[in-house]
Amino acid sequence: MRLSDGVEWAIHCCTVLAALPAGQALPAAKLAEFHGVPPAYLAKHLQAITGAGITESLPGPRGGYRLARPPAEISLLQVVLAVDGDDAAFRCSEIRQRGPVAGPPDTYRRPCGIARAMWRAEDAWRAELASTSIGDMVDEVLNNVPADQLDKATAWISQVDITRRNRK
Amino acid sequence: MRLSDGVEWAIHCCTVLAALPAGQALPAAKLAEFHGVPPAYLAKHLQAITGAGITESLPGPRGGYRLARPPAEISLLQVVLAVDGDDAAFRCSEIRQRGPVAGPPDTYRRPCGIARAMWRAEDAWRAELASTSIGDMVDEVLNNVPADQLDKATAWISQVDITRRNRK
DNA sequence: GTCCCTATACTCGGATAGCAAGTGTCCGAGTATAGGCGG
DNA sequence: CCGCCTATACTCGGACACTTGCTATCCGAGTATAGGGAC
Repeated sequence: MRLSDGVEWAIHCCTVLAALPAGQALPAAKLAEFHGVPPAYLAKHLQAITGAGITESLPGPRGGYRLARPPAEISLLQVVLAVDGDDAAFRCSEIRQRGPVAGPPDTYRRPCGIARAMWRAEDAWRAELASTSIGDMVDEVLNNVPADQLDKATAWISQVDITRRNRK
Repeated sequence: MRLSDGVEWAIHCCTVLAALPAGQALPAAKLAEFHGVPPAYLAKHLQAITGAGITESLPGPRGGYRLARPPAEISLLQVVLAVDGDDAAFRCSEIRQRGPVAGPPDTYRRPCGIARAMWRAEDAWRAELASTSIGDMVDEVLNNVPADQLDKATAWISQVDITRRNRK
């Protein structure tokens, strides 16, 4: 079982976007450079979270991505599902119906106990991710990252020409 | 994120093995036929859980696989990790250290909050799987599967020559 | 009749191809901007 | 001097190759068995 690398990138990007002044956008290329990841591939994932309504995109010069909602209202689960897909990790292929001792289809109305147990575990995973927001991630950064590091990052982002990047 | 199909097969096989008389073994080919899955591929996964000490194998005629421990002492988590590998689904690639604003390596002694949040969710997933055992799966089958279905399955397994299949 | 030996058949185990999904990249469509031109 | 228009450059968006890991398979090593033969 493996989670796409894009999940990590997307969450980091959302955290950075959440730390920007309200309404300000940042291009995908800058986000990629900031994190040291391939720009074209990161763009793919930014499109995914934009399609899910987590971020919104502004085309044209001075455009970019910005959060579509307050950071506290974006859960990690929403980002993960947007990037990685909302399919369950465990997929019941109903092998109980495939053997020589299989009964009539009507016998298998309810999912088998194994699938229910696996899905229950996934529900616990989702619940934990749903209870954590991008806002929590921002708070964690502000509390644990040294001040000089924060200043350094802020300065780098400011070097991007933002004169009018926070348009309607 | 996707879990290997072998996980489902392995748990079903363990459940069947748990329902056998104590000490009795069943060949991989019969387990595959019972579940309607490719024999050679199922064998691969049975090797995995055998290597993890969940099942044990008996070579030669009248051999096969059987549980190495009581069903109640085998958690679903152990089976899942044996088949799918014990790597975490979320892998932190430390992109916070890769940008132009990265600080000295000593700054990043502790894992970042994003990785911690993701791993916390995985811990919840593992805890749920660890609290469910193969014995629970057997109980669920005995309680929810119609009696005639159980008889049918038992009869099919008995058709396998078991005269001396439960050896030392 | 009992014991031993040998040939057999059955089992697991690891090494080997095939394929799908994730990974990585590129170029085209669309838009706000900035400068120049006319009034 | 002010307003409009056009060309520009920058942005996102979807379509196109490549690689890793899961899927699927096969053949060889090892063993308990079953039968036959000798004592």
